[in-house]
Amino acid sequence: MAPVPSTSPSPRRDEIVSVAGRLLDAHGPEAVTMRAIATEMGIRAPSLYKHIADKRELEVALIADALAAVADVYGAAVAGSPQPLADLARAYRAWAVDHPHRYRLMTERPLPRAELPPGLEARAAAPVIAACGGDPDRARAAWAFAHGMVMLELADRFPPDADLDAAWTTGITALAIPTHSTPTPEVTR
Amino acid sequence: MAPVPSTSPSPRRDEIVSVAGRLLDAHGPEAVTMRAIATEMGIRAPSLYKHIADKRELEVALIADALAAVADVYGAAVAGSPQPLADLARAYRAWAVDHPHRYRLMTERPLPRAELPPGLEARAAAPVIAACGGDPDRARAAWAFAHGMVMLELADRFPPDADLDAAWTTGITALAIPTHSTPTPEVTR
DNA sequence: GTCTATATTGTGATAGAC
DNA sequence: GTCTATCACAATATAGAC
Repeated sequence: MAPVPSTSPSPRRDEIVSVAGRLLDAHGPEAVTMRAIATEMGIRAPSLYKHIADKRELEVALIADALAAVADVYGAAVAGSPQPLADLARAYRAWAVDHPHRYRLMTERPLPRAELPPGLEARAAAPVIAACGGDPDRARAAWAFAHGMVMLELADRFPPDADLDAAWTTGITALAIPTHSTPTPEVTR
Repeated sequence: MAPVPSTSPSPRRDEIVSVAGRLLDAHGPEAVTMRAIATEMGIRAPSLYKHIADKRELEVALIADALAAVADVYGAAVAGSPQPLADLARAYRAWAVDHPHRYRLMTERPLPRAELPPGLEARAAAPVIAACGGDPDRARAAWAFAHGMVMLELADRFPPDADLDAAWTTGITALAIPTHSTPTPEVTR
């Protein structure tokens, strides 16, 4: 019985994934071709297939890498913070703007859950849930807000004069857990 | 001086755009090829270029159509509603889920503003701003929340057991303008 | 306004020699 | 583990005849 997922690790395979990741970050998904990866490594494209089954396996590896990276970033952002949601939002936006192509790869399509290391998705989600006081519905709403802000910013869909910092603050303030110093207001009831 | 944007209308051009729209809705963007459009019309691909300059012009037309459609849908949703943001959210989600490929086409890339009918973008945005009491920052936050919810749902990125209705309600309740019956609480200050 | 023929470019992937 | 040679596709778009 194999350990974690199906693919066996190898230094050359890791190099392929890492080169693909650099190409993705630098020039976007259309630049990540088997030819380009091989050229970057100083070999020919067909040689890649001795180390990796196909392009899909490569994408799964890139998604897993990205998920692990953001899990660390999000975790560090909320750790010991007195305003975890606001700090998480800042970290979330910063990572996405820094790695737009990786962020899209990770969020635009269904997760290949069966091929990811067990627990990885939960590890990335945990800081969001924690920042929302353990309420999963609020956590999903906050995630959606952040995802929407990031995607619209990356797609350059906001009007040129929009104050994105203000929109972030408005959204995060509204979605944050009400503090105990002010009583929770009942809305329309 | 030409009227609105550059492209002159013609029945055949309209037919091309409409066929392309049907292909997009039915089978996604990769199905919208010049060959497929032509085949659907019973002609050959090169003939299309007698009526439309290139594929980009086709995409701009599809984006304009989609924007006009949602402007009407959003406007109808808020008209006379006592809870405009909640009703708008329902309409927003329903249209996106009904037209996932068109929704993505319209939101995933920068708007070709120079080639769109003047005022169209503002017409689509107006109901959102109205539902947020005229506050543009709140409107952008609400838009981002809805966009994030929709995109994550379309991408099948929420965990299988997630209660999306509950997340929508949580987000919209938090983002709605506080009613005058309960005083606005000051958060952390 | 439509056709045929074709240019051009690009992709992932396999066979089989070394 | 790398190579050369090549397959099998599919895309947008143009030239020029009719």
